[in-house]
Amino acid sequence: MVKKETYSISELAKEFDVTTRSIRFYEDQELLKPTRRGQTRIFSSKDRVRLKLILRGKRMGFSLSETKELFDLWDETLSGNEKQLLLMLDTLSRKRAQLEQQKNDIAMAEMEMDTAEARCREALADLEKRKKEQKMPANEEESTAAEQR
Amino acid sequence: MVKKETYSISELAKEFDVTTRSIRFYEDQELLKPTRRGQTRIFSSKDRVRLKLILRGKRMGFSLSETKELFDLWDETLSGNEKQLLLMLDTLSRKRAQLEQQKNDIAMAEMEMDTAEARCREALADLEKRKKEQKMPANEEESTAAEQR
DNA sequence: GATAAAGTTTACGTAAACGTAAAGTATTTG
DNA sequence: CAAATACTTTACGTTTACGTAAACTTTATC
Repeated sequence: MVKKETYSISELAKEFDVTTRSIRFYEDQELLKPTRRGQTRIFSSKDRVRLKLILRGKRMGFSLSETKELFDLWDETLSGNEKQLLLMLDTLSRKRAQLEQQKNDIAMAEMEMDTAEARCREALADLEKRKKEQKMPANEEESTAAEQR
Repeated sequence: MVKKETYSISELAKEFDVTTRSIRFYEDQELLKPTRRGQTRIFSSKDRVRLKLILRGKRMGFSLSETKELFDLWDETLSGNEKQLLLMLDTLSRKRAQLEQQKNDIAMAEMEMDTAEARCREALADLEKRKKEQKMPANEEESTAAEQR
């Protein structure tokens, strides 16, 4: 028994936690091309893969038309036309540059989140210290210091 | 002379390659809070930093309201309220998880682009070989092999 | 054989993030 | 001082990516 060949719309919806509306919309935009049994959609494992790619693309900030463009380009490379192959290579290298930019952005964001977190923890530690001073005041003078800030 | 304190809307627009419309929209959504000289906006270097963060957020797939939420949270931590500090820390850790997901997504995408590129290059190499065989056919038999695929 | 469950089409609605005039004010420059 | 330049507000338009409801058909279940 192989991996399973076909899927219903609700199976895919459940597996990837999207609405059937979204899946139908992706078909409408020609990102998915299910066959039909009667009027019911039947999704292939290729469709399943593409749905996964669509959702990953979204998480990376790609629009549906960007993703569709990649799908179409890839399909055309399978026809083995030289021009298409070169176009695909060019597109790939542009996408790579985009991913590099994103990796930079993420790295910067992580650094800034590090310093932000550190400051938060410092501020919290300060608050704890004040609490203790409140509970066990060694010196009576300036017990209202916190309010003076 | 320090870094420069204030900026006009068009200065920022030019520097970050966005329209003035976008900048005004960000102010409308309360992500930027320029002061005014008369009715003209005057942006501080803090605004400049925030604009940079907004744009980076966009490249990372963040919505404006997500970014605004972070700005607001950060501002509130400066008031030193314990509850706000804890909320900020929690939010930061959720964002970190999100960035981890994105890094995974990017890594997967890069791998797939690697194999896609390899296949393209193979296909191109094949085409080159056929061209040479066409030009200098060592054996006459089966010269129409390419057409038979 | 009724009814629920899962599927369908059609179509209007909506939030986000601006684009694009239109019409006016303020400032700079020849 | 006239014309160009930069800025403003108001407001309707547009694209993307679906949400939501209505009305209907097909298949499974009791």
